[in-house]
This record gives sequence, structure tokens and C-alpha cells, in this order.
Amino acid sequence: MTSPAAAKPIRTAITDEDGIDFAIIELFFFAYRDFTSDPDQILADYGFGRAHHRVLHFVNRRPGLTVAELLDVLKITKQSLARVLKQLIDTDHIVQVQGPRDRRQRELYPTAKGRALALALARPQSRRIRAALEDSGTTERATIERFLEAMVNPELRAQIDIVPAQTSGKNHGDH
Amino acid sequence: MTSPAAAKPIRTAITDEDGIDFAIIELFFFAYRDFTSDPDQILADYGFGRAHHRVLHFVNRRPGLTVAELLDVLKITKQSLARVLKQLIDTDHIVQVQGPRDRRQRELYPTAKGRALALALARPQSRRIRAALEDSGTTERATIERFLEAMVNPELRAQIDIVPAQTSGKNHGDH
DNA sequence: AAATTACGTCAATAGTACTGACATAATTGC
DNA sequence: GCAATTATGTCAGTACTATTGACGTAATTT
Repeated sequence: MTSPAAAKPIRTAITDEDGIDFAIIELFFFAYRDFTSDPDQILADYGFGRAHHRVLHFVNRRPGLTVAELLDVLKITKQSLARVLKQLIDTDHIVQVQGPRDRRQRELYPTAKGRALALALARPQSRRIRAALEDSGTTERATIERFLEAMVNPELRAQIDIVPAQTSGKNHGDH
Repeated sequence: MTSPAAAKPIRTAITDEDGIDFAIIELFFFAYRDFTSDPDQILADYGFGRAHHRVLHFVNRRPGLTVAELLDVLKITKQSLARVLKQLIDTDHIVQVQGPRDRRQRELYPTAKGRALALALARPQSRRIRAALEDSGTTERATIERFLEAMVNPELRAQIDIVPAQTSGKNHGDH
């Protein structure tokens, strides 16, 4: 420690003065850390990890999506998905159905078991969000939604839109 | 596929109707995914990962924090921190200084090099935030800050407060 | 002097990700 | 109909981040 040619320590804290929005950067880090810690607890009981959660979530959100579409949303490789998906299929959380038009494709659907787990995982997260929005009205909620959406890469923003409100158009058709 | 006793696929999407705030859950996921992708690019050039970024960030934010304090903020184990911290010290991004009162402690400080890297990593994140807040006023910003803060576990909310505004009290003294 | 604390380190393991290569089946293009 | 392409699956090898458990050292506290 304090080795011979050690560079000098800087003793002042980095702050927003440096022109960087550290306040929100840090808040975002802490918020996401705790946001994911809720489902992590439950997943541990199943021997699952965060990767299983993400797969389960999107299969429940967009039932019938293909493996390729899932890879695109998650931004991981086929090999990374393989193990996780196999485990979810083996444990009857997800089923594969041969694509109707293209029989090479496997459409992924949740089972009742998979739907239940997805809901169980989302419940504490939703509770946390509701608590955080406690005294907020529609305006505040809209502000937060707009902010989060604007944080997403514009090219990828399409992914969000796939499950619209709830009543509107079933789907956007193909691309 | 569609094996003998396969459970039946559910073909309807999970929605907010299930009493769960999937809209924000999903937005939060996408927003954080892209938020962290910016620095990940830069880190790759150094052979560093996300863990290095977090350590570098907090050492710059709270210069002089001890190893134990850092473990507490990051919520990881000593062994996990060890390799990452060692690499940052070996590459002259961080220096250790013997604790003044307690010589067992190692206070961690960034070097000029470590400060520069921390700023470089934060810059694209801050740019993304600024863009997302583009048309927002003070009210909207406050709403977002309040929301993010409320998403953090109350017990841990103290961690956020350590670097106050910028001018106010240097530190809260010891707890 | 003994117990505790702060830190470092070694060994073994796990989860999530990666790249590259190759196989199979189905579809498409000519 | 045959070749090329596409969708998916799988094998092998590797990397990073994280874990638990055990042990060592130095400094402080009791």
C-alpha cells in the first residue's frame, strides 16, 4: 500500500459540478439493484436465476414468440438462451409449439405453471412500484413513463410497443 | 416438442389487467439495459467489466471509503471485490491509503487516471439522461428523482444521501 | 494476553454470458 | 428437383462475476 511510485490520491468527491448527472446515475443504480432483488429471492427457491426470469417474462408478455424473436429482445446469444430455456421447458413452465406457417419455428408459450410463476415474480416488483407512486397522480406517472421510455435506445423502442395498452390493436401485424 | 403429457400452452398475453404494473416493469428493464450498455463498450477496451465500473464509481463518489464500506454499498462479498479491486489498483486507477485513525483500514482513493476513467464512463450515461429529460422542467426532474429514490429499500436509502447536494455539509460525520 | 476487527488470499463452485463449429429439418429460389 | 438459406439445437471451450468456506496477518479493543 502506498507503494513507491504510487500515483497521488484525489481526495475530493466527483460531483455534478463535473457536468455529469451523478445524482440520477446513482439513483438509477440503487433503484434497479433493489428492484431486481425482489424476484431474485423467489427464483432462488426454484434454482433459477435472473435469466430464467427474463425469458419467463417475455414469453408471458408475447405468447407465441419464436426463439429468434426472444434472442432479439434479450440481446443474448442462442447458446446462452439454450440452457435456460431447456430448464424452463423441462420444468413445465414453458412449452414449444411448432410454428403453423413455418414448421421450423418453435413458438413459445407459458403453461399455467409458467404463468403463475411469472405473476409471482412480478408481484413484489409491482408492489414496489405502486408504493413508489403512492402519492403520484396521472401526470407524475406519465412523466416517469416518458422518462424511462426515452432512456431506451430509439432503434429498440419498437420492442416496448409490442403489447400496447391492453384493448387496442392486437398486434402491429408483421414489422 | 409437444411431448406426450405436455401442459397446455396459454395463448393470451399477461397484461396490466392481472393487477400487475407490467408497463413500468418492462420499461425499467429496457431502460436499465441500455443505460448500462454505454459504459460497457468503453470498459471492454480496458478488459474491465461492470464490476470495475461500480467500484470506480463509488470510490470517486466517496473518496476515502474503506473496503468494508464499499462492500456494504455494493452488496457483494469480500472475495468478489478482491480481484476487481486488485486490478484497479494494479492499473493505477485506485490507490489505497492506510487509515489515519485505524491503521488496519485501507482508505480507497481514485488517482487522476481513475477519476478520468470514471468521468469517461459516466459521460454517455449523463448524455442519455439529459436527452431523456430534454423537454422536462424542474418539476418533472423532481418527480423522477423522487420516484427512483422511492424504489430503493428504505433501510438502504441512507447510502444515497452520503454525497449531499454539493455545497452543503461535507459529510454527516459518523452515522 | 485474549478476543475482535479489517483486510487479504487460497480453493472450489455456480450462473450467465461469450465465440466457433457443426447437425438437422424445413423453406425458398432457381 | 436440387442447392442455398433459415430456424433451431447442441457441443466444446472460455471468461467474468459472483458465491461459500477457510485461513493468515496486523492492529485495535477489552
